[in-house]
Amino acid sequence: MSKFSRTTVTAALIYANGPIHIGHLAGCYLPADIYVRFLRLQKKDVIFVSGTDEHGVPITIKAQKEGKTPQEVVDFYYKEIKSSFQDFGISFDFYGRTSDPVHHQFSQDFFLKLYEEGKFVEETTMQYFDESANQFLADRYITGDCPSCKQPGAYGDQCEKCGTTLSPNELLNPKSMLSGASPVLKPTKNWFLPLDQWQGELTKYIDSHPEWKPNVLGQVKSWLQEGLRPRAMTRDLNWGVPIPLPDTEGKVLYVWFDAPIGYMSMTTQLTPDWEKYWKAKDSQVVHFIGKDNIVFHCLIFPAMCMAHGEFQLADQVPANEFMNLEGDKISTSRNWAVWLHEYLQDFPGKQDVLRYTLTSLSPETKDSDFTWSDFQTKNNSELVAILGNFVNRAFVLIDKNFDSQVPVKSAESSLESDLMLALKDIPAKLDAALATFKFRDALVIAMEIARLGNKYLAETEPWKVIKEDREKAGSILNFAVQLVAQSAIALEPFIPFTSNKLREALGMSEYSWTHIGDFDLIPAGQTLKNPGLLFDKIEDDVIQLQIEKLNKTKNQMELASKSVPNIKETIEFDDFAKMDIRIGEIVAAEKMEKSKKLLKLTVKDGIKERTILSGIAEHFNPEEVVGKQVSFLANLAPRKMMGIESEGMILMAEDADGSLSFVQPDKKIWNGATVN
RNA sequence: GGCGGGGUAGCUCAGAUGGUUAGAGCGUUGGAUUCAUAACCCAAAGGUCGGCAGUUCGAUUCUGCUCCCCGCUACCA
Repeated sequence: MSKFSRTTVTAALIYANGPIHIGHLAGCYLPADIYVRFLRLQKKDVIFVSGTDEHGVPITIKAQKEGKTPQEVVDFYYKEIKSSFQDFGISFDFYGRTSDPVHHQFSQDFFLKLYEEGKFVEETTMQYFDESANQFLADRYITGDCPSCKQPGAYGDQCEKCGTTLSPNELLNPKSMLSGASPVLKPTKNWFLPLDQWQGELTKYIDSHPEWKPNVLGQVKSWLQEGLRPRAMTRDLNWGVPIPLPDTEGKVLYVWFDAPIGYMSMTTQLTPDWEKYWKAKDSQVVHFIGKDNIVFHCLIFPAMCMAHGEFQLADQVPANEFMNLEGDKISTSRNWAVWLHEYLQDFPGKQDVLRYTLTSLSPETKDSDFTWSDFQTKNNSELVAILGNFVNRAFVLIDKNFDSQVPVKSAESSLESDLMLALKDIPAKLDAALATFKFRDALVIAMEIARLGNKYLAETEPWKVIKEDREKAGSILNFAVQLVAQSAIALEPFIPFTSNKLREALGMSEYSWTHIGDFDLIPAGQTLKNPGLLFDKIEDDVIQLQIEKLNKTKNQMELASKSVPNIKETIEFDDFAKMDIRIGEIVAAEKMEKSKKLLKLTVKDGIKERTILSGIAEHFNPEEVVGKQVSFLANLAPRKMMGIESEGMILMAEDADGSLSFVQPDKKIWNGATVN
């Protein structure tokens, strides 16, 4: 048996800056909920906590854009997210938030303990500071021209136009997003957790869990192999958990420091007994997360807990991969998603259909794809045809022939013993699948009961038997009712709303996981209340509507991306005259070793041959560019990339579809010609 | 380029510490049936398990190389 006597289940804290979609649900909340319901049905001691992560820079930026305070923003989304989860039956024992004072206090205490025990390294680094706003600027608070594509509007960590990852001091013309002023570099002190010092213990910890999923171990080992580096646990920002030290005005805990601590602080709000769930050696901690959170939950948070010394490390971290939507990555900013609140408007009362579909398409081992057509098929050929149909057959037959009373069971024939034999393995198989987080498999196994039910009815034909032997027909239907009841239990973790309906219809008050396989669950004579059809067929036009809805957003996004960018700030002639653009001929080209994007070009400029590195390897082969006359910027300061110096920049025009085109003279002219 | 994940039936995916006919669901085809939401039940067809080599008595499963997809990462002057 398990060496644990209780289980603490967490689901990733979701960032409170937008509504939630099917990807969130499929990623960790649904699997976590299934697991927790499974444990509860076994009467195990389990708690399930999660909440919203409400700190960090993106929320402050969103607040600023909408003219609200960060608190107003997170208050709104906390409510919306919490109610979406509730609507879909995600059965948290406590759903908290990191802006809660309890959480602030708790994470400050955590930080202080590490601080007092000397677990941090203090380091002073240079950061951009906005003098007029009197505060340091986080990466996302700095905007400027992208050093790569030259377009304005790049952020300190990334240019969203060309996708380049940046660091703030690379930006040209950096501007503070707070005041528009040019920021200055100033020293600032932050506290680092020296992950490198924990590398040995972390490695031991990871090695002690060979049973973790390959995607989790793979990513973690990759980090360990590269060697861990100290990571700042504090930030210069006003929105967050203030550092509990003197003279730290304007500094807060790093969101990734305080967020996972939220699991604990939320537990303190759930039960005064919270320490048991986090500190007792016989408590099992299970984190359900998406693959983007693996490193934090498997390395950084464990390192924090090791440094702290009192808390149990995670025993299981079942991380899912990502779910795509109709072949494309789900994206909040591109509005490419099925939002839970919109789904409920379009499919009222059909929470279970989505839960069922998402579970059976769950990205357990690799990225998966949600399509509306799959959704329709799952509903029509499985929920309606297998489960709904079986339940309906049983109820209708009893309503018609036995006045809605469960008939008496009589002697068993070989058909019944076959049936019971077929069911015998199901509980163990179901347990094994659920305990190892194979929810897709588990769902198939749970559905097997209804499949057996349909088969049993087809074989026994009670609608024929009733004409000659009423008692025998009654017995058959008694068996059928027991199967319905067992289905209700086995499917509870997956489709709790339906399970609930069934239990009410059957008048089941007491039930537990061990009743799967029990054929005396519903006593003879019990009056049934036909629940009506459990599921409706979903017709093509309904699905078509959803697909059209998605196509519409897709078209809109394409239109938006095709729109011609705004004209940049006006410049003087002198500014233009500074640029020395010339025509040259590419006489040689080769792919750069170890680079996906760079081509090394040799360009004849009329004076000499110069080397220019250009990021066009994904668009052109070396052979096809040789011999072309192109325009290039001749007086750009040389820059070393991948060990080779680039002397200039090739001018490229970008088409609406992202493809590139050289800017060429329309007749052959002499190399070195200037462009004015 | 580095690191990681994946490439198995028309589709979505399981699986094998190497061993007789490689599995499931959906889809397709044929049959049976009418209690049931044209649902259910039975049966069949369908796979050189990404490619090439190697280890082995034997590989789809192990090793090496290679191609393709996804993610992280460096690189687009």
